[in-house]
Amino acid sequence: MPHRNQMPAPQPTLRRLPGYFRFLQTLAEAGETTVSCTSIAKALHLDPTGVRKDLAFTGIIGKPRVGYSLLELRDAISSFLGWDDIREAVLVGTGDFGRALLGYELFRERGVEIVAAFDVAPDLVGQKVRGKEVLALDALGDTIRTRQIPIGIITTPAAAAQGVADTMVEAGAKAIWNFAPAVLEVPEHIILEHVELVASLAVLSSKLAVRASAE
Amino acid sequence: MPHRNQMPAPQPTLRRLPGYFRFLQTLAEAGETTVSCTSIAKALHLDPTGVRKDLAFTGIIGKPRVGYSLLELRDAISSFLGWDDIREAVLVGTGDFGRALLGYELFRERGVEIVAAFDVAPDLVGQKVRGKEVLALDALGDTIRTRQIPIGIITTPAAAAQGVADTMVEAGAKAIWNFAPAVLEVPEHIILEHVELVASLAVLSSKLAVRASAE
DNA sequence: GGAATATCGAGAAAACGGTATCGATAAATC
DNA sequence: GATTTATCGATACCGTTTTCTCGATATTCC
Ligand SMILES: NC(=O)c1ccc[n+]([C@@H]2O[C@H](COP(=O)([O-])OP(=O)(O)OC[C@H]3O[C@@H](n4cnc5c(N)ncnc54)[C@H](O)[C@@H]3O)[C@@H](O)[C@H]2O)c1
Ligand SMILES: NC(=O)c1ccc[n+]([C@@H]2O[C@H](COP(=O)([O-])OP(=O)(O)OC[C@H]3O[C@@H](n4cnc5c(N)ncnc54)[C@H](O)[C@@H]3O)[C@@H](O)[C@H]2O)c1
Repeated sequence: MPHRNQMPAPQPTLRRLPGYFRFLQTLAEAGETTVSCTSIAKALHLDPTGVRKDLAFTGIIGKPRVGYSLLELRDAISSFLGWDDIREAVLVGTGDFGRALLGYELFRERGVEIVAAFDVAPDLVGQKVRGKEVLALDALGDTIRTRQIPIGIITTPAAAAQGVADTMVEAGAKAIWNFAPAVLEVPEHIILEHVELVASLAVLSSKLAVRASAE
Repeated sequence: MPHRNQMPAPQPTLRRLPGYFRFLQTLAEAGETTVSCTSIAKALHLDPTGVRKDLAFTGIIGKPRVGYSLLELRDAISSFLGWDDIREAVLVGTGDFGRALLGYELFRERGVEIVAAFDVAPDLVGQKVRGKEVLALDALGDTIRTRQIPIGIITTPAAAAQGVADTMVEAGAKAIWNFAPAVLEVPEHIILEHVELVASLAVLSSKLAVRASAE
């Protein structure tokens, strides 16, 4: 194996890795110690050689006839994805959706901990939601700055998203995870990940529409 | 333009179309009547010729030097994605996440209406959540069957997801929108769309990890 | 009315990701 | 110890998606 890292994994690979991790986790809990590409591929409905390519990015090498060391592989994925050390995040927009994210424990296990929530609604500010304190929007910049928080999560209405993003960037956040249906303008060096649920729904509906018209 | 339709649009195109739609909507509200690929591309940070190719799938043709008719294009996207007639959906798992989806009005505007929610928790059953009645899980199959509901949304814990999916399929649902972190086994002909938030987070964290190690 | 220009549409080329093939090797079997 | 077999790793292939290039055309401006 030559000098790894440096070459970043393609995005489709990154998106599959959590699935591998979850599967390996269940195998580990079942007491297994090794695992083959073939078995992973079968369980996840993927191509074995594709799985092998993905796993190669983590730097782990397997043994013919045996497969990979289960724990070694799992931990390699975890560290490759940056799940080993926990990064702090703030969430802005403590509505229904933001609340769901606040209460989702899995994020912490995946290296991201939401440490504070923000909102403009006076009746929310000062409350605790899912164990996290809701602060006034005014305090957003200072909180990010003084605690050096790298991740900002946006779950405000779309109209407010750009302003929130600007504050986050200005305060030094390095990555933004945006759930609002808005195109955000951020500087080149900011990592921006936009989750567009409606896009996923569009794939589903259009398949359904094709199917319906075929009948 | 030859016989359109028949050839399904590639998935990346489908995922971009909602973004175009949203942008066109804002232009329409601003009183514009035509729009060019160039302007769309600039606003959404995409390649103009790529945008042109995407739009071609809707069957709309533009005029040189002018662009496309804004409303015509917007409506073509809407109908192409199957947003014109509303399809009914049921949601299973009325927890924090399910509740957020239940209250999200945008889905209805995008052709999907959640008509009922289901849960196993006795204190939830019988309640109204976000204006929708929560029914007992036992009633799931019958509801789908008698009302011919095409879409099932799964927001239960991962462990319960497969069982819920089985019930949905058995009752005649045509598409499943799954938010639980589980690999679902469904028959070939079922449309399955899996939203894995952790995969999106993985892209973000790994970029952050790369960035951190580069410093 | 003619020249200039922005924009579309179509087809070619390139890049990317996914799939298949093949040799190598470690374990298992005989 | 030789043979068989499962599995890895590398390479080559293929399809899809993106990017590039070109010609056509409607509008604008002179
Ligand atoms: N609910 C869903 O299922 C869902 C799904 C996908 C995307 N989204 C998107 O997520 C966002 C939130 O959705 P929701 O359903 O939770 O809406 P919501 O109305 O329940 O919550 C929005 C919250 O943001 C707060 N807010 C408004 N302006 C703000 C500002 N400038 N700064 C800080 N906070 C502000 C509001 O007080 C409110 O608490 C929306 O953009 C929505 O489109 C929601
Ligand atoms: N909360 C989030 O931000 C988030 C994000 C991504 C994915 N998810 C996934 O969405 C799912 C729900 O998350 P949540 O945070 O709402 O959890 P939750 O615990 O708040 O809600 C789960 C709900 O499902 C119900 N339930 C349990 N078993 C059921 C069954 N067999 N049939 C019907 N209902 C059943 C429970 O009573 C509960 O109301 C989980 O799989 C979670 O991993 C959640």
